[in-house]
Amino acid sequence: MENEPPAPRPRRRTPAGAAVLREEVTDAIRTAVFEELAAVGYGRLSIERVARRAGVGKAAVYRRWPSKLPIVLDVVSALAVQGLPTPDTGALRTDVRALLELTSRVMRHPMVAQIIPDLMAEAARNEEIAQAVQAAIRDSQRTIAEAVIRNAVARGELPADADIDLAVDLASGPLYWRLVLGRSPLPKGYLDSLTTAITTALGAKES
Amino acid sequence: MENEPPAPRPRRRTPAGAAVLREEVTDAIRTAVFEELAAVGYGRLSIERVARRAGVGKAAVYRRWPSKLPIVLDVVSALAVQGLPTPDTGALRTDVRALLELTSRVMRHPMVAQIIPDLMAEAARNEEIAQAVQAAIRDSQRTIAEAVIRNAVARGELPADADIDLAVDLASGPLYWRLVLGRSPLPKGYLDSLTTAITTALGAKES
DNA sequence: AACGGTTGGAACGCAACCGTTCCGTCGTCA
DNA sequence: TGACGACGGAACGGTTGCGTTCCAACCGTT
Repeated sequence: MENEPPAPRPRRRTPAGAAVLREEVTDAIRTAVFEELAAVGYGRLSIERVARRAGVGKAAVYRRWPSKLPIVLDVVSALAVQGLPTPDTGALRTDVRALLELTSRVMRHPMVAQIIPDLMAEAARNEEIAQAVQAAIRDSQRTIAEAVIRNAVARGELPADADIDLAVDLASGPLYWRLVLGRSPLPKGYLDSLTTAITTALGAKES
Repeated sequence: MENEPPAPRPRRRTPAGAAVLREEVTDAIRTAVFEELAAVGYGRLSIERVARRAGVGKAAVYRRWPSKLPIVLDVVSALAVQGLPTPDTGALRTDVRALLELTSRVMRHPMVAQIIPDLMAEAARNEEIAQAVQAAIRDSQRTIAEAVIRNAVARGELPADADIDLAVDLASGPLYWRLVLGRSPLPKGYLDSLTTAITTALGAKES
């Protein structure tokens, strides 16, 4: 027991036999992170609780991610994958209206309504989270807005230089502000008025 | 030492001599809470750190507030007191434009930019915070918007039934969404376009 | 059948806060 | 001027989370 040379990396064979990270465990952890994020927020999120919720040993978590931040980045990035469908109803107004309806439904989703504000708050103090959130939310939004506007331009409903940036902010900002801050149901004609405001802002830009 | 009846409040005299809570200490704590809130957020805010930052014993804190939540509610409510000035330039468009400029400046303020998202996130899981934030932000906003619109109606620039709710959301939502999520400087004509969108949405409502 | 690495679970020492209690000091009202 | 009570500071026991390290059990490739 004393003459063993510390084994100069004998030969590590291939990765392994059946001893490989089980995807189901990974998914369980990701789900637990998501739920925990909604329940207590990023600030209070702890690996210990995540593991407990996932029904998993802490070691299983640390085997995959070195710390809290990478896990959250992973989960957030995963959200971006399944983007929202792009409405294509044949007319700008109905496209915008459909988009608003979809957006308001997503923002009302209990889990989303908890997580997004939390991530935005954390993004203000963490550049990596900021980029992940931006990629997951804003970029996908912009893609949708671009498509809707491109279609409208092709139909001659909008001038070619419609302001996409403003459109994106008008389509999400007011809804977010109202739903998160007020948390009251939207007034009756709210989405219609907002639709008018957006289409007018886009079309009347050059007039 | 055994026959002492637990002192039926002998007579407590008046409050006290010079042993009264010192306002400067209270202020120091409030300031520390505010800074700590910006630095680490509500979730991670600890009485211990607040006391340390304020240069104060923990006891001084607990002498004033029983726990974390009341302190924060206190500080948040205090923010509502000094409301923003109401622009009154003599025309709707310039009023709105001034309001947007003011709003964007406030939202850019480093401390505010950190705290508001954080409070909104916490409001999603805490009804008391939600009400405090709503009172501090939304109500004061609405007051300003009402004044601006009332003036415009009096000048005949707007119909009497202009949609105040929508106006409030349009004036804050897009700016917030862009500044917090994008954190890039506003594009050149952004405030102008937004001004147009808002005034149009208000005036064109019934047309 | 054997190997190797993952599995859930328990425990480690360490650190941060919790809310409370006890100091000796200090300032001010009565 | 005396007494009351807040002051900063230190310490209390208890809880929680950290990141690591063991363990026996399991399982799929070879």
